[in-house]
Amino acid sequence: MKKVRTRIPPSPTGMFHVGSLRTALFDYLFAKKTGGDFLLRIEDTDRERLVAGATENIVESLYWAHIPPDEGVMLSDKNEIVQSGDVGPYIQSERLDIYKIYSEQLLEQGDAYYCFCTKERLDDLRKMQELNKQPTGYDGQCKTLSKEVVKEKRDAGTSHVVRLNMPDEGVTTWNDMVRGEVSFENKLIDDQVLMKADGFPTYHLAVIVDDHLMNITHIFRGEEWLSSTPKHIVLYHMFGWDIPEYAHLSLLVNEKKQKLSKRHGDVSVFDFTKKGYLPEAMVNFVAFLGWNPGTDQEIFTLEELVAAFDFKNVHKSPAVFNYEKLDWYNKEWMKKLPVEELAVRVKPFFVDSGVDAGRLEDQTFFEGVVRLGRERANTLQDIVSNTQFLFADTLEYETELLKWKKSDLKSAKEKLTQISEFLSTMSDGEWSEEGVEHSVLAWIKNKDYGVGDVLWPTRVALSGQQFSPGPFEIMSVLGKEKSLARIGEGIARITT
RNA sequence: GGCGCCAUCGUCUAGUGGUUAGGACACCAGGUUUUCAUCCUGGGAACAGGGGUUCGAUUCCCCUUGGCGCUACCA
Repeated sequence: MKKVRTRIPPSPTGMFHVGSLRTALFDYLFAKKTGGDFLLRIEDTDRERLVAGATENIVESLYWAHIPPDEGVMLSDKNEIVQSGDVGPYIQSERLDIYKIYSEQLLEQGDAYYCFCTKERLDDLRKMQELNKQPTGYDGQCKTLSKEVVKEKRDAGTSHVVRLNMPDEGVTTWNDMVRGEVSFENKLIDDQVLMKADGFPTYHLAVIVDDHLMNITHIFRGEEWLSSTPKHIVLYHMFGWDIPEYAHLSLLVNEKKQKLSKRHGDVSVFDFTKKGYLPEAMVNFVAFLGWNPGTDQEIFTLEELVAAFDFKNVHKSPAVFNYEKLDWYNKEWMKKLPVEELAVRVKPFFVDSGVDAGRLEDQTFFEGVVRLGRERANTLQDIVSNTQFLFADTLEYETELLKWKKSDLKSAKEKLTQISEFLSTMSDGEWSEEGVEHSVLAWIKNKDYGVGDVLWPTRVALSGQQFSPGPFEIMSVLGKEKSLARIGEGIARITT
């Protein structure tokens, strides 16, 4: 049995896509489950669409998700991009001479031919075909060029490409790991360009040469590649190479059921990291798009996913990328993480928010903030925004907010004054959430006050907000001095 | 236009030749709670349509319909 080797081959044309993340995850899970390798290869053959920084973004996204490659393009100890492995280079633009060899082999075998057609002719051809409702595709004009003419044109330096000489009969069939038997008639398949005029290969040539040379055993990719697969299989036959296993994963689509793309909102992994989604949640969510464990368990760690993953539970219909469910996963993961850990994750978001950095160093205070913030948050960013009041020097709110239901401000002032006096008698040692709660509740009972009559104005004075964590939680995080100061401010606001 | 893929609640999905078609998210109602959130309880919500095969199809087959993908010297 050959060692399993999977790969994710992104193109550095933009930020790493969530659809690619899912494919990479499946590659990773399958490789880990079978004791194989997972590689990252950068497919930068499209020189016009290259985006600076995209390769870095791809690599960082994979590491962020905790699914780093075992081989290929990786991050060094110093966080620099490096290539590691015996069958590199793993960046296609560094493999040009390799593709040339194989392109020439095909040419010699008669499995490929030079094409000198201009872009204009090809455009016109396609337009005519569309106009006449004919199937589009290359008409094979250059296929019949004599050796002499070809030599003449090449010697003259005429711009040219190399095209695949697709057999015009027969059927190409393969057994897809998720779709079962799929077949296409060869005569319907275009003579795809293999080498472009700029000397770079197209995806179709590069991908099969590299997958073969890098001993890739399993190819997982999006369903959009399904109709290209026969070309690839034909190429494998022409070279006489073993054909890898294919699994064409269902597409990730938007609410309109269209393929997720940059035009329709946030689709890069980076978009989600900067909003404050946890990698655990992202991976958990994305794993469940097109796969299920066959049980009712919903929350999975990466390790659990590796153990549970099986292609028999991967299904073929497209999956809508549902942001609400992602939020739920994120919330669950924020609850699941220890507070100390969550504090570490969320800290950069607080730093960016511009709060007093000194206060973030007070570990007890900061973890208290995080504990309160995560109760009402879907993302790390939400934790920051709903705990701003804990950092504020002065609270801004409508004085009317201090009024509890049908009660009045006069009552609020009275209760605040009394609770303030009561709280000042408490020692620092008693000042914990449970301690304050226990004492205050007993005091309220003893005074025979309505719980809401006291607690509502107290909470508002402490938070300045209509909705917030409870007063005891806030007091324990704020400490005695600050809490009393805020209650004092609340009292001072009421002048009636 | 051609070729291909897909089809269970709004969404992610489980499931079977005979089930009250299950779970989760979201939604609604009730309860707990000073508020919100959490938590608990309950509720509505699906087998696209038509033919077969069969004693019986949501399940197997065919067709239709619908959705999507590909149809570049992009991946």
